[in-house]
Amino acid sequence: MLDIKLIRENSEIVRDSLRKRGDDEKIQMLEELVGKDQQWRQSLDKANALKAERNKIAKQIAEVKKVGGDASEQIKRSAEIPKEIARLDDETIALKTRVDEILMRLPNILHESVPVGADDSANVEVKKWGKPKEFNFELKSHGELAESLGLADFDRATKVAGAGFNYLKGDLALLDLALMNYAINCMVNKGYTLIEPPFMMRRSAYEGVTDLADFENVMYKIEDEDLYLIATSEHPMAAMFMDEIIDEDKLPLKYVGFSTCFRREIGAHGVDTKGLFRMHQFNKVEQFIFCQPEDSWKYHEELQANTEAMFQALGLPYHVVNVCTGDIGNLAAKKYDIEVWFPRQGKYGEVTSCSNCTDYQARRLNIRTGKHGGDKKSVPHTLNNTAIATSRAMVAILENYQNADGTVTVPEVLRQYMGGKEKLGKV
RNA sequence: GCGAGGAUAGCCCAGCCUGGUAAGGCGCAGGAUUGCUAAUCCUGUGCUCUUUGAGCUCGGGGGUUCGAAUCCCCCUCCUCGCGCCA
Repeated sequence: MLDIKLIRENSEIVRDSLRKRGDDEKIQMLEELVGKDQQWRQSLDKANALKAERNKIAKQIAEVKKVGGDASEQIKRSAEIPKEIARLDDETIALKTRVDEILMRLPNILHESVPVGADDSANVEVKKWGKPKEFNFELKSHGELAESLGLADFDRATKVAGAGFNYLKGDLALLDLALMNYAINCMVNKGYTLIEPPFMMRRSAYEGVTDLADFENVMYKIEDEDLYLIATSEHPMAAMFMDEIIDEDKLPLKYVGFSTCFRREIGAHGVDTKGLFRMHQFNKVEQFIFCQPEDSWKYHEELQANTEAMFQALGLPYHVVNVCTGDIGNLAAKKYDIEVWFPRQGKYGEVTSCSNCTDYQARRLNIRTGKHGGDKKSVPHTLNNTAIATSRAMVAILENYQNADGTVTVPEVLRQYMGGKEKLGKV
């Protein structure tokens, strides 16, 4: 959520940012917001003047009655006011409701370095690491590899739960846990606090952490309960301090969360994405930071560096893209994606996403920072980045580490988490 | 699922029976006095607006009333106990 004061005083900043996104609908909403906000303040003023009069008379009545006098004259005058107040209040509330509604839907202001473009084809490569390995045999897709080694059973998962789920078996299930443990250890060693969060959240908390459109497209709702399955542990970590004031001496708060993630929307399945690439359910280790506003760009780079170090250690070639205006979403002011090399497809594909949400998410959640009991408060910045999402990391490992004989080598850094195993074994 | 008790400002807590417009403490900020990293005293303290002023704020919503933290109705959440349970 944007600061209403910023919109009142510098609406052109917001307008420019929306123009870069090419979002005409939101620009119209902004214009409506500016008008309604002004009307709201006028309406509020009128209502307040009337309430002031009512309060004054009520006070007189109290004083007259205290000394046993006759207040019937004042009571008669006062009795006429409430109806008019009610009418003005209705008007004021209606205006305010619309103002808030629009405020919740306007996206964050983009950082100046975000490239302008309509979709992901306009994302700009800012870094490249590692050389794709040359293979002298015909590559298998990760799905073929997993099934031929007996390490996944997509068909039975479909029978039991439908498309988008799977049974991981044997060494692949072990690899999933190894990736989780590896990512967690890396982050804990860097001083991040490990969090196992709730996997479900109330709607009121969820509205703070994400775009409302996600509820229809992405979220699973628990029937007859006010609960949604989380789409990422970013969400419960962000909501942790909802409606609180974080002691400024405690910032930055650096967290690493792990959870299973649940998403309804998984998109189309092609030959190469059959299997683990898009799932209704997957495991992910996620980094999250609350910090002082002036530090957030520094930590944005830190979060990105943390994740790159892990992919380097895993020996997976990747490049980093600066995500463009048309692909960045509502919350982030700037976003880097790591796209790892998928040899079978011969292209890079998204595996992580590093966002600086500036004060946008924290304001939605009503999180402030300052001294407890103090009167100077500001809105902290929030940032998040994937550490490792195991499903896509496993796709990358299966494809990049496959051998001519159909086996798959285990990346060295993961072996200590798999009992020293060097190859994924057949089940 | 049943029963009981709760929700008041950054935190703790009083007021509710008996309606008259949120007391006190902690913390925080400023000041006085003092001068061992201490103590004492004074003033201030949340939100909004078009800020010399006014309005709002006692979990949320509605009702009664000239006037509601207080009375009435509905709802939400929390805690404890019982039941169930990995």
